[in-house]
Parts: sequence; C-alpha cells; structure tokens
Amino acid sequence: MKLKDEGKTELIYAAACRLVGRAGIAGLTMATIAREAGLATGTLYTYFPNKEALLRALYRHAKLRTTKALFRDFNEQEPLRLALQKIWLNYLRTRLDSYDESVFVEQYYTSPYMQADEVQMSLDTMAPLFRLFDRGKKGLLLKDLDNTLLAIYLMGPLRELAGLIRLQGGTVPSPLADAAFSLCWDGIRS
Amino acid sequence: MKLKDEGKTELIYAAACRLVGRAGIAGLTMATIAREAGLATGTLYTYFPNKEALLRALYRHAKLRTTKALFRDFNEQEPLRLALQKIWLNYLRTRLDSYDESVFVEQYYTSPYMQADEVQMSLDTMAPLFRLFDRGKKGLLLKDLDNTLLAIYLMGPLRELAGLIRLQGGTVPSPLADAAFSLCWDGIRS
Amino acid sequence: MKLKDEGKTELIYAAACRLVGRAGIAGLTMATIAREAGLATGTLYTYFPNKEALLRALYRHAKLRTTKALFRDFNEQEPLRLALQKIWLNYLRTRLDSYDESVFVEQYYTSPYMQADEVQMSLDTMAPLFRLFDRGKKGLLLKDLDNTLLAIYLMGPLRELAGLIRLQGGTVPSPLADAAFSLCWDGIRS
Amino acid sequence: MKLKDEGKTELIYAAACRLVGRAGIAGLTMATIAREAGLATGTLYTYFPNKEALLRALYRHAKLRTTKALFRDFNEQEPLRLALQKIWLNYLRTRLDSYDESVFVEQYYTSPYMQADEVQMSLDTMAPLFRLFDRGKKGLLLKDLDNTLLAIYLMGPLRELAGLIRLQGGTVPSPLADAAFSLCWDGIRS
DNA sequence: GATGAATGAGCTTTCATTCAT
DNA sequence: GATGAATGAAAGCTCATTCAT
Repeated sequence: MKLKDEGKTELIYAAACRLVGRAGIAGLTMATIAREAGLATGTLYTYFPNKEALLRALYRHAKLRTTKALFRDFNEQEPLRLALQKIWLNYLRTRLDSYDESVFVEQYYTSPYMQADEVQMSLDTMAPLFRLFDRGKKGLLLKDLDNTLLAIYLMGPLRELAGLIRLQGGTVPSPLADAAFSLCWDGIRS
Repeated sequence: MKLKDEGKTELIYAAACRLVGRAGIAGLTMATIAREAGLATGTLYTYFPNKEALLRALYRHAKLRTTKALFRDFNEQEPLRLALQKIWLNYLRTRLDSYDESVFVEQYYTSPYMQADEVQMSLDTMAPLFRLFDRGKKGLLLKDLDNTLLAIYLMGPLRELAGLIRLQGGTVPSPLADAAFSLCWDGIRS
Repeated sequence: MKLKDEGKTELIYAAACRLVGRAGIAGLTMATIAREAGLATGTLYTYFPNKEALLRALYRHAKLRTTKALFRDFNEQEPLRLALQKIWLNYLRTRLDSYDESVFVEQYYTSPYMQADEVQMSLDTMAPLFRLFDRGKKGLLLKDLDNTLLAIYLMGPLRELAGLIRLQGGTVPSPLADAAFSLCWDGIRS
Repeated sequence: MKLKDEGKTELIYAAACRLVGRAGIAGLTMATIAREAGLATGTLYTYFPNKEALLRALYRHAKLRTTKALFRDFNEQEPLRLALQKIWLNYLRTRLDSYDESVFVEQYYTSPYMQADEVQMSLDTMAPLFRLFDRGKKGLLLKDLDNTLLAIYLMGPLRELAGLIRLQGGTVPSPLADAAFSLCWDGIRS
C-alpha cells in the first residue's frame, strides 16, 4: 500500500517557494505548484485541503526553519558582540541560502493570507535576541533603547544587504559582510 | 488612453493603493479597484489599456512622488549630518503619510509585473544621496564604504521603523525617530 | 448601457428545467445550463451567486408557478365534486404542460439541496384544498378522514397518471382522465 | 468482478442506500460509499467495475428484494379484496422497513443512469398483480379499466402515505393504513 | 484481496476584457 | 465618455478510476 509520504510535503513546499522567488505570491497557482513539484494537481489536495491551507502551512514551516537557523550554534553566555554577530550572520546566511523561502515569508506577511495569530508567532521567535539586548543594556554595552528599535537596526538592513551580496555573486563571510556588521554594531553600541 | 479627466486617474491610483495597503497586490482585481474608485469596471479601460499598464503607471507615479518627497527642502550644500537627516526624515515621513503608496511600491517590486527598466529607474533616483556620501567620505566624515552599503544601512531599517511608529500611533518628528537617526549616524560616521 | 434583463432569469430557469427533464438533477452542470440558455458560463453568475442559489431560486419559482396553476379558475363556492375535479385537472394539466418543471420540483425535493424552510413553504400552498375537504366532511359528502390522507389519495396517483398519459401521447381532458378522476372521487366520497 | 466475499457486496449496497436516503443520488460519491461501508475506495472496484455498474447492480438488487417482498405470503386463489390488500400492505411495509432502498429505487428511476431494459424489468414484476386485476374485472368486482390505471390508483398514493406514517412515527398495520386501503378499494371496485 | 495515495478530466467559480446601450 | 452586463479563458477544487504496496 502507498502511504502518505512526508517527503512529498517538503517537495511541495520547495516547489511553491521556488515559484514565489521567481514571480511572487501573486502569480502562484495550484497547477503551477503541482507541475513544479512533479505531481498532479489533485495530489496537492491529499496533502492540503485548499490553497490557503497550503500557503499557511508553508509559512509556518518556513518561519520555523528560518528561526531555527537564526539561533544555530548560539550560546547565550558568549561575549555580546560575538553573540550578536553570530545571529546577524546566521540571518544573512539564511537569506542567501534559502533565498526563495525568505522571499515567500516576506510576501506572505503582506498578503491577504496573513492572519493575526501568525503575527504573534512571528514576534515570539525573537525572544532570545531580546534577552541578549537586555543583558547588553544592563552592562552599559548597548544604547538604552527599545528592544524592537535595536532589533530593527540590527536586522532591518539585512534584506537589502543580502540582495546586494546576491547580485554581486558574493558569499558569507565576506569583507562586505564584516564591514556591514561593523556599521550595525557601531550604531547600537553605547 | 484618452486622458479626458486627469482627476479620475488620480482617483484610480488612490483606490488601487488603498486596496493594496489593505490586502496586498495578490488580491487586487479590476472590479475591486473600480468599485473603490466609485467607477464602473469599463471606465478603467478608458484610462488604461489593461491591468498591467495600470499597475505600471501607478508604480511610476508613486515612485516619482516618493522620490520627489525624499529630496524635499534638500540643499546639497548643507552640513552632511543635517542633509542626511533631512533625507532620512523625509523618507520616514513619506512612508507614514503615504503608507499605502509605499506598500504598493514595495510589493510591486517583487511582483511578476516588475520589469528590468523599472529597476534602473529606481536606482537613478538615488543619485543626489550618493553624491552626498562621496562628499562625506572625501571629508573623512563617513566610513570609506560602498555607497550602496551606506544607503542600505541608512534606509534599510526605515521600513520596519515606520511600521513600529505606525503601530504605536506615533508621528514624525518624535523622540523615537531622533534616537533612530542617531543609531544610523553612529553606524556610518567614521 | 446594457441593463440586467429579467427575461434572462426566465431563460435560465427554462434551460435548467429542460435539462433536468432530460437527465435528472444529478447530471446538471453550470456549463450545460449556460449552453442550453445560449449564454456564456460566466453570465449565470451575474444572475445567481452560485449553483446552489440558482437551483434554490428555480425551486421557489417553479413551486410558485405550479401552485398558482393548481388553483386557476378555482371558486371555493362551487359544488364540491366540481371544485375538486378542477383542482385535480389543473394539477394533471400542469404536470403535462410543464413536465420538466414538475420533474425538477420533485427531484429537488429529495436532493441534497433541499432545505427545511422550503418544506414548510410547500405545505402552505395546499391551504385552499384543505378548506374544501373540511367543507366536504362537514356536509357528509366526504369520508371523515385526515386531510393529508385525502390529499394524498387525490393527488398521489397523478404523478404516475401523467406519466402514463404522456407515454400514450394523450392530452387532457381525455376519457382516461375522466375515468381516473372517478376512481378518486369514489375513493374519498362517503 | 471476483465475488470473493458476498457479504461485502451487501455491505456496499446498504451503505449506498443509506447515503441516498440522507442526501439523494446526486451527492453520492465512490469515496463516500466506501467510507460508509468501512472499506477503502479501491476495494469497491474489486466488486464492481465502475460506479455505473455499482448503481445498476444495486437497482436490480433492490428492485428484486422489493418485488419479492411485494408478493410475500401471496396466494393467487384468495378472495380479491384480501389478495389486493395483502399486496398493498406489503408494499407499504417495504417502503417503511426499507425506506432507504425505496428512495434509491425511485431516484434511480429518474436519474441519467436509468436504462430502457430496466424499465421493462420493472413492468414485468407486476405480472401477478395484473392477473389479479383481470380476474376481478372478469368477475365484475372491479371497474373495467386499464390495468395500469388500476395499478396507479392502488399503488400511487403509497409513496406519500408511507412518508406520512413515517413522519408520525407510526407502524403498519395501523388504523391510518386500514382507512387508506379502504379509499383505494372504494376507488377501484365496481 | 485490500488499501489509500496518485492521477487528470471535468466541474464550479473568478476575473480581465469587450461591447451594446 | 460612462456604464455594467456579457464573455470565455483560466483558476481552484472534486471525484471516478488506477496502481504501487
């Protein structure tokens, strides 16, 4: 007997992401996803009840993977600058390695599919970073500013930076990336 | 495309932007735009030959307005920090004042509608800022880094920052905005 | 300007009924209805929000027409037998004249589309007949039985009778029809 | 069509009938039948080559059972009224006991599945009743009318009558049923 | 034989576009 | 020019049927 194959879910996710990376969420159709995944249209409906559910599941999946990657090898005890740089580099690397996934997450966020509970889930993933900020502010290493603001300055430019590195065919770590982190660090340190 | 009534074109632009702000570019239909603008569907086709042309025209329109706003009251001879802060504030203000327009421009950029020549047009608009950077680096006031990198660091976080201020019901200038610009400045100055 | 045409609703009703008469409710598709009505598929959706609504509206429409026909030229003061025969003949005639409509009403009744409120509506239409029965029983002209039972015996066989007459290419009034009504009358009279 | 397990065929028949009783023939799918029967979809195809064959077989099966029930304990030599009442009561009882089956037979009859040879088969089953009518007319006990007409008057109201008894939660025999047969008898007797 | 995942034709519905008024 | 009904291609989804296990 053929059993439902978990790997096929991944196949579908990957196909959908690739297509979003190419033409945006707006151009995404069930038929295209199926063809890209090498499946029949109907097969998608064995794994997801409808298009919205597919996209929603993909968002959760991608968000989870991205978050996990964000804190890879992360040690909360490390010196602050090193710890922050690790997270920062992880984020950059993820955006480059999983470019399609990142584009999808971003576009989903402003699409009509986005729902309130998913906003909260997004915020929760940042908790360890915020604890790091608190420590830094207490030790007078960081400017005494709102955590969200610090996060915005640390991470905000990474989207465009990744785009730039990608355009130049670059990899991480790179001199460009090091210089970029220094900009961030000089901005937020006290 | 007989532009009988210029005001009606603006009406259509505004309606389309409002809808994108609410539910993203993906859910945008000609019928919805028409209803939001208080027109009949067919009327849209008096002003634009088709949907793609409408969006394309709207992008150019919005981009132009945004750019013009970016350099409002800008004087290239002013002290560097003040000049940069003015551009920075203008950008932030525009994102807040014309939130829908900004969201549209952003989503259009990654949509299947985006075309190569429009990318170039986007870059050209930044020329005055880049001249400012060159001056700053020559005078040893700024870190000696790639202009694009400096621009990314200056502008990159503004999208999220605007979102934050918007969420808190804030306006510009505000203490939050001042603190935020200091972060930027400390990051890029030598 | 083209205005929504009420006659087109009738056109759609007629087309749907004709098809149900031919192949039953089960084989009914929006595409077939549209083609039979000489319209594009999409046009159906200017007049009805979806297939279910179309069928529901058609049911109410057909039921109303059928009921109106049932009591055509009906005069509650007439002698009992004549009054009943008129209703009986009207029913038979309607089933023959509007055969498709009748088949539709019947099939809709046992289809998954049928809803509770429509059952009540169906019962209400029979009120004048029931008043006739009451009068007949009071005057000892009819057996003293439940109205519903009398109605069932008067009307129940008409479906099959109509089928039989139709098969024999007959019309109403006919000797067959007269004999048939005598059967009924002899059954219910006291 | 290897009939490995005769009991499973019955299981499928019962499941299909139950579903038709609930929501009509139109909403019937192979997947639903399988689930209701506690089988896998594919298993249905071991017992029937396709959906049409399944329904056709079910029709013959149900028709046969119904017919057999119609003439249960029937003795062609009995007095006419008693013999007719027996058949009449059997029919009523069957409609009540095997309600789903009866609904299925009825709906199948007007569905696109119905085929010409099945109409003939349906008529043939009535032969013993028709012989009874002939005897009655010869003995001047019944009106001298077409057998089909007599049959229609005897059986036609039973569908609705069964519905009524079912609604009132009644059983057979019942005073209602006795009164109802009298209506019939008085109608057809000479 | 039994299973249920996979298939794809065909159904319902949407929507950019046209066109009679 | 403005209107919105009409169009039909294409989208989302269902379901009879097949087939690997």
